[in-house]
Amino acid sequence: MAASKDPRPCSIADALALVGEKYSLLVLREVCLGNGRFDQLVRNIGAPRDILATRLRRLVDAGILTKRPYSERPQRFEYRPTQAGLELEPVLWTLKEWGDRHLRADSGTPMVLEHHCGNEFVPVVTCRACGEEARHQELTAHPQVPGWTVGGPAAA
Amino acid sequence: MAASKDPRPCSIADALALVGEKYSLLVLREVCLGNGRFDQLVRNIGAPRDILATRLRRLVDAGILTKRPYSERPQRFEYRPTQAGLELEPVLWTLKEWGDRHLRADSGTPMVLEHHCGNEFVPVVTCRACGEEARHQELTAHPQVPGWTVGGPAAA
DNA sequence: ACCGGTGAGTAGGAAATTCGGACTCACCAT
DNA sequence: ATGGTGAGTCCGAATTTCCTACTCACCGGT
Repeated sequence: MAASKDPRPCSIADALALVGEKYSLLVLREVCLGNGRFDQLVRNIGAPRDILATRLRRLVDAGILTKRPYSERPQRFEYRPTQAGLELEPVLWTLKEWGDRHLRADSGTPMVLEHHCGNEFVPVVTCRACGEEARHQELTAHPQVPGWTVGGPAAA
Repeated sequence: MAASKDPRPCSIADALALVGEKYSLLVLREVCLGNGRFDQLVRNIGAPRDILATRLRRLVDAGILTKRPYSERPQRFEYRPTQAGLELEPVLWTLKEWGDRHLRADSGTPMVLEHHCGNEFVPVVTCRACGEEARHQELTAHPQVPGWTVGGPAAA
């Protein structure tokens, strides 16, 4: 039985418990960009080296990154995303989109992604079933766990 | 001129500076579900009350939430997402999807979202221009800021 | 008038994390 | 022998978080 003071069971919370610590998603960003070496990560992210080391251990343990040598003698390593790591990338794209629109409206984006269709890549989140772009007011939440409810719609 | 030890300029980092602290995205989750009252947030998120209070101040200052009275005498407040807050929801959906698939493969999702098309909502991130589902290997990153490069593709 | 309960926080001190810089260790190049 | 690089580790100081308790305003019942 869950102690009644436990927080809502939620996959978002679970995911954030793994990748929600400071720097973790930035590590994933760099690694997805192909910058997987320790010193590159330190420079590009701006994280303290010891914190970065613990984050990397955690992400490797979680199966989001792998650490592989790109040189024996001298031993040198590189971190790369696993399949699970690559599947987290959509989160980065949608965060980037939001940041570009809400925090960089003036200054312009510091990074353009190009899709292989030839256009600038702007992510849109759609419904797998019908293909439509998803909107808050067209979604209804159904908790599956007894005791947890949701309030009414929360439009602004 | 940027001191050369600054981290990579990046909208993802900017966004995470606002909403990347512990609990912030869970606050947004609850608020989007319509549970916007302080004590609901405490219970559903499991955050310490003082930390929650500072997160709420920050999110309101950032224009992601608004605080509005739902009762004068006694004064009672409710937090709701602004338009900017609602536009962050896709990040939550994609995180949920990842968590459901990678962390809840056995136990099942604790929350089903239903799209107004009648089906269970499973988010898919697509390219606005061509409508295709986005894949890592079909994207190319083009930094816009001199001095910042990316490595080669980083497939697993 | 008194009592208990609710909502929305504040206060305070202990515990845990983060930060920045220096340091290590192995190896290679000159 | 000296210097440089990559990948970390170590340490003490600074910052955050956590937990529990407390406040304050109001309401409802007796």
